[in-house]
Amino acid sequence: MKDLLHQIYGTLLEEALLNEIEQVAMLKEFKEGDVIIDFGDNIKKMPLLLSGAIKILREDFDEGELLLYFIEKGDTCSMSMACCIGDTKSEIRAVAETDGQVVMIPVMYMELWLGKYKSWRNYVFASYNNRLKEMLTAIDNLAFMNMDKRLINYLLEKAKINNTKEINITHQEIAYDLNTSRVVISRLLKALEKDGKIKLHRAYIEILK
Amino acid sequence: MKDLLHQIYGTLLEEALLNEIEQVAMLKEFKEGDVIIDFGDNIKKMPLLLSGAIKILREDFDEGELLLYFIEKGDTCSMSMACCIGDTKSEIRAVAETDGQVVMIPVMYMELWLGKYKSWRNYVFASYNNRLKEMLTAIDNLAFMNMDKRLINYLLEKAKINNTKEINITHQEIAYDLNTSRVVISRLLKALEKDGKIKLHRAYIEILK
DNA sequence: TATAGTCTGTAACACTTGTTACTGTAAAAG
DNA sequence: CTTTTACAGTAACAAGTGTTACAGACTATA
Repeated sequence: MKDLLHQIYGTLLEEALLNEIEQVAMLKEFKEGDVIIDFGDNIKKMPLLLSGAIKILREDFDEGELLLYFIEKGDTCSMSMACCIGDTKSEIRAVAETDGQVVMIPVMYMELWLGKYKSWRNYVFASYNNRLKEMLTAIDNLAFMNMDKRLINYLLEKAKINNTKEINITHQEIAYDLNTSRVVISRLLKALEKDGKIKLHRAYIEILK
Repeated sequence: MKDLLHQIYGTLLEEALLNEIEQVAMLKEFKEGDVIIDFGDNIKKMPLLLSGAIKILREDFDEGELLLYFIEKGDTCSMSMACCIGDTKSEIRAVAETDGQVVMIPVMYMELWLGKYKSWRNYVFASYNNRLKEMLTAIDNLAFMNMDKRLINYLLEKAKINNTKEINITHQEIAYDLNTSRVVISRLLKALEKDGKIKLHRAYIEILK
């Protein structure tokens, strides 16, 4: 843990803080598909992502679901912080997009360090700001774009996060993330294929160009 | 300014901090319709709202616009903070919903106080969290609701903010805030009137029940 | 009062998205 | 190898929203 922590957070956080983190934090490994935080969970620890990627979903009261954004190494989940500090239940679900590792920091240290370490304050604020920006991007997608454009953005982001042009995913899974139906996704994907932008296979999609 | 500041922030912020605010902050009055922050503005001061209400809008790259949420007394604009800290341009537009007053705090103090005053940290975080929650609400509206439900929510919120059941607004103005067209709004309002939920007049809407 | 401008109502139509149903094919399980 | 299940393609239709056009009513102003 120590090596990875220094490697990823060494430039962001000061030495003394990193040492404290090592002492109080718990390392946790996760596998693709694991539900790391669920809707309604009580959050008592704050996660710092060391490796892998996590996707953050919003759930409708009766059944719908929507992908908000992805988190990568060096990020934290501000939503969790929000819940920690406000002592409220989680408003989101966090699902592992790939295998990876997080360190979990008890919330009491998180608050203590805000007064103690300037680098911690900067990191936490920067993280909040990133999340706010990503929420704005999500809103832009929903408010100003049609499903075809949202789908393209989704595929590109997915490709970026997984660092490949071949995305292993079914039409149904995409439909869940975009809160629409499988038929709609199939229809639009077909149109994208006709445009020569992608190539469709069973349970995976190839991004061309 | 001193009285109002103590009255509204007295329970949130410690005495010493309130005194500092008085010394460095600038009082600014605004009138309904004033553009307080515009898209692309460079933010160098952080606003604390003393009275009145402000609406926060997101703009599409070519022309659309969308109401994100309202801010009331005791709140601050976290988006501005985000921009202050990140030293980036404003991602949103802030328009006065009613007449009111803000105090503007230079960003350097804002950062200084984060290390110095616990109550300031708590306030700033609570504010961030409120904004994140409101962004989630905005996303819920966009992702999971049809225009008729969004319109109802809009009218209710508008009524609450202005503390009246008689909302002075044209259909066109509503259409701008919800990023749709006037005809769509007129159509849905008519349906709501037939349901006995509202009564329509020229340039104002009465919420029944 | 006459005139221009603003606000609303409505119709007709196009486009996007959602829904249901059915088919064929590939993969997995037996 | 056979059966079952999962995945994808497609059609036909419904519903929601966006667009254009026009008319009538109200308001402000000259």
